[in-house]
Amino acid sequence: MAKGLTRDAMVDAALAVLDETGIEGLTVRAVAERLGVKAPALYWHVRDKQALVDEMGTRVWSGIAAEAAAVPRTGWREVCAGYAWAARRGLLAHRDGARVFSGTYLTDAEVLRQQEGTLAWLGERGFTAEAATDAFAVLTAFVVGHCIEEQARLQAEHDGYTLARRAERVGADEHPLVAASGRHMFAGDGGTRFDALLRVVLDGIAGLRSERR
Amino acid sequence: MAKGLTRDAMVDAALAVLDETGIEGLTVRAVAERLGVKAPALYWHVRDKQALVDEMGTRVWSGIAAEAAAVPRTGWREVCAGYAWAARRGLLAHRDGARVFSGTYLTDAEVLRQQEGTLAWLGERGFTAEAATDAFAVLTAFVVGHCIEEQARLQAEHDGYTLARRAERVGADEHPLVAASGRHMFAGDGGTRFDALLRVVLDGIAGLRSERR
DNA sequence: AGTCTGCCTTAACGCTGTTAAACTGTCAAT
DNA sequence: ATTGACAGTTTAACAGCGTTAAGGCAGACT
Repeated sequence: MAKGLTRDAMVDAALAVLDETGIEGLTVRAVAERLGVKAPALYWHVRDKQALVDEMGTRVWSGIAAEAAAVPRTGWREVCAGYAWAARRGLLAHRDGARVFSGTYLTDAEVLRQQEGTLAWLGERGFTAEAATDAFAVLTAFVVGHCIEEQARLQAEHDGYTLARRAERVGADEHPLVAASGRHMFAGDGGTRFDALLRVVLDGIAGLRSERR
Repeated sequence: MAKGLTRDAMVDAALAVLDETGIEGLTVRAVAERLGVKAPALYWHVRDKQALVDEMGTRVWSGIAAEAAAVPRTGWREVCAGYAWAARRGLLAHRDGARVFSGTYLTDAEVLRQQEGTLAWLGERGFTAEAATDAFAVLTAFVVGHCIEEQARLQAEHDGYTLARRAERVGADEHPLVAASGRHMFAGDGGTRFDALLRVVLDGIAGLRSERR
């Protein structure tokens, strides 16, 4: 019936379904319906559902890499921060994005190749290839972990788990520091909190650079 | 028939099933069978599967918190490192643990209360409650993100995605830095790599402390 | 004209989480 | 001792899931 089905169109549809219904609603049948097609049709173009999810992850990380590569190279700190922000944007751009796209198998080696230029550039600012690798590994782990918690918190708040209920369950009077900690965690919007924590990570990466001389 | 079914026993069984079969094999029926019971029996003790998973997550994070609280308080760096290592151990202790237990809703406020002592102790070493909160938030995000990737890599290697195949897909000749980066990422065992990256994060946290005077 | 190949549909399988209803055992009150 | 209530489990069933097998239909090539 509706022909011309391509992998790219499937990824588009799958991301749209993910955004509308979340990870639990991301079913092969839902993606197929959005494409005007029956579920088994997808299996002509893709080995199984996981392969489609991998493709989605590759799309997201590819976008992140492109955005990171376009960051103006004013200094190592800005480059690293640009990557971190791009990663956060990419992961938060889709519902349950951090959960779904963390640790996915990248199906396109181009995403990796794109790093070559950045690694070379960092090499001229005192980062060995190993140091730069460590820097990006720390940044990636931090952003992934942070975004997972950020999206989990959004979901939890949507389900009625608020700061107030957390405080009352802890018992703010007998545990003032935990209470203060909770208040601090939930203060401001996600962006400012991410900014504060990212600053800590970047400070650590600074040492990674100077160690090398 | 087999009575005396408790929430705790269910969590034990569920963790055992998780370890044996991975997240995809963690079904209500499998947990029930391991308890010598039929699937719907579980629904007498637990609202739904997600509640059981939350309970599992609480068990894991509770163990992490206990281990962290037992770390000898020789210095802020050792305390923070102790927490990070405990978190890594706890998450890696179960198959797909990082994925399953990241961003879980903690059903036991005791886990949070346990932080009070640590926060107070850090307060005496130059960390405000806010700074200490940021420190642990960064550590948690980093460890979670790192463990997710670590377990994903284990799974991928089990499925035949090795370093050699990565290198050949990238094209080591035209992209020497990416190739070196890949070699570095896969060098040594997981522990030494975690140690190196954790050091970076701790360096960053050091700045969090001195800023306060 | 006929066959072949690419792409899709229909039908079906076994499995999933979950609910309703029926059953069994235990303990308290009559 | 009998009845009743209740906790805890079973059986039966439902809708929905990923996936496969078989068949159909269109257009290209011989």
